[in-house]
Amino acid sequence: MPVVTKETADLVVRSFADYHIFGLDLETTGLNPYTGAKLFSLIISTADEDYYFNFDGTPDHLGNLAPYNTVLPLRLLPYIITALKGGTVFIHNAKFDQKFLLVEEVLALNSCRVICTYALGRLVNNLLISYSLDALGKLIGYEKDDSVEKYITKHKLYTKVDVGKKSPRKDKHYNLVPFDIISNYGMRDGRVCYELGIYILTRLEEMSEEQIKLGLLPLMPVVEREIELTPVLLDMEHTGIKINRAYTREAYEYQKDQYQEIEQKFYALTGLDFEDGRKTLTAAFKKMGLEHGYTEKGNPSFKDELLPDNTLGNLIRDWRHSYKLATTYYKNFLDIADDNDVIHCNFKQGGTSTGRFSCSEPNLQNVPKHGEDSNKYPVRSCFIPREDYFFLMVDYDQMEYRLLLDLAGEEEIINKIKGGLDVHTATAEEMDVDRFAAKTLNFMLLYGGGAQKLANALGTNLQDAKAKKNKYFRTLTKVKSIVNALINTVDRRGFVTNRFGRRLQKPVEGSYKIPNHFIQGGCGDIVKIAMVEVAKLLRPYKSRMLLQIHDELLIELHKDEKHLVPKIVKAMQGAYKEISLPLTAGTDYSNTNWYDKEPYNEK
DNA sequence: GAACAACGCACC
DNA sequence: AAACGGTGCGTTGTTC
Repeated sequence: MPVVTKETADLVVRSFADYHIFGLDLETTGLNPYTGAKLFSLIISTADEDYYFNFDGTPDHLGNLAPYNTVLPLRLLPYIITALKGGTVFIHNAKFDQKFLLVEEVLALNSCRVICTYALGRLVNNLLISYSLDALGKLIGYEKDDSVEKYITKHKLYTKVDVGKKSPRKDKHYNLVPFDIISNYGMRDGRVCYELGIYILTRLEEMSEEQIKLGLLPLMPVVEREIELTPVLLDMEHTGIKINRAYTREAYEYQKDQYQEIEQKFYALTGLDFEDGRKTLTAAFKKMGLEHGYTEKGNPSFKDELLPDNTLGNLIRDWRHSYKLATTYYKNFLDIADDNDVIHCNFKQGGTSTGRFSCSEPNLQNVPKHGEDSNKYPVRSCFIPREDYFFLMVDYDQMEYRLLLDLAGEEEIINKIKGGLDVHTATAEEMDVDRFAAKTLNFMLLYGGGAQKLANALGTNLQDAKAKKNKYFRTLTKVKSIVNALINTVDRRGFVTNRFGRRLQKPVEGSYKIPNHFIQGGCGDIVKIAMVEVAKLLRPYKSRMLLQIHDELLIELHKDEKHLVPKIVKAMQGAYKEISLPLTAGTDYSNTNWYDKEPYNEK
């Protein structure tokens, strides 16, 4: 396992011309390249060897330096990466490594076929517990190597950073780990990446063949699309979304004042220091002589719907509201934004079992909308378009229901929708109930809910709920049969494939979940197709996608490129052409922020 | 002191 | 027989 030296570097790099497949890994000083973390080594694995390129000439925590002749100048980086040109490069969580290269202005991976083993691992089996390199490596016989993590913990090679939360953030310093340990660890990860990539691709091709033999759609187009999506997501994240720092800070201070004031009131009322936990709240209710609810397990429960509508209950409610906004949103945004006030989130390409993305650091897919709950500082107002740009938000109309109706072939309802009715109203008309009941029933169906939950949601008794459910399936007979067919298939075969060839495994102890997975995943695939198309469309322009929120795209559109709007909408609406009812999308825009939006057509 | 479960709440 | 789906992240509280 060779560490590359000044003497061998040139020879090693030139030998890459003999290979077409590589594993790649980086070691970095921290996790966020936009707030100062740097790469300090590069590992390239070929079929025959693992090479460790070290760029770190600084001492480890013991004061020791890497051997002098192993310290390469960082300017070699483009030269090394360029040598991979045209090759296939397996990287676990590829966007992470690519961002570190991008901030060093190394673009050479663009001319490679980068394959993210995290994204593709999810396609091999969508229901694994973990898709970490350790977990996936185990599938091909590599035991977990936690030597570096252990070393960091043992020698406390981390800094605790106070970010205003109750628990400080721990920044680990991988560059302080002794050279022998980090280099061997790195080269092993490069090897695992390489072998894992080969394994995953082989397995996916087998699975695809298997699906074809069963008369199902092939898997490989899904695989190919995920590969195409990696650079699309990378662009989105690297561009990032700008925040209004002054506004966000003001909002944070305001909400902090709010919840601190509530803490004072709580103390005055109960004589207790406020904590949002069972102990304190139970004591507070006891002191006030008030009743509270219980969880299913019989523990005291203080969740919103069980909190009484009295002074104490409302104090807790208001505290939580302010505290949530202050910490999860405003404070987190301030902390995570870079020096240009830009937030670079992480769209996790293998983040869900159904095929959606998830989003983290921060999660920009759960930013409050503030419908009924008024807020002096709407959270979405934190996000602003850059100079000469405006926000364009395009979201699909009732996407999941439409896909379900299409899948089932419920012609009567489909015709009503084609005639201009909204999905829930059409359902309501068809089965002769009010719109609210129809909408609730549609929801229940999509989530596999039972009669009891339906009764709760409708505010009726169990019997009535059962009757409504029966009526629903008596009317929407085709929906009923497709739901049953999916459950039967997954029970018999252990998996189903959706309309795009994506494979969904049988949920453990819960085949009833499969219709939901099927529809949710189908929508995920449609949006992914749309994103690839929109990315292609925007490539020659300044306008760019910033966020995906499941059925919605947030695009930063340049003011000179308004002619692109209809093309974007068309690309989205046409992402699933075989659908038997229109897949429409609504368009809003904003010149100011993500909250204050207006319909685009009325402009 | 760290790791884990449970809870609670923001989104689609 | 019934089962409300998919996330991320902050907290408290328990356990080792």
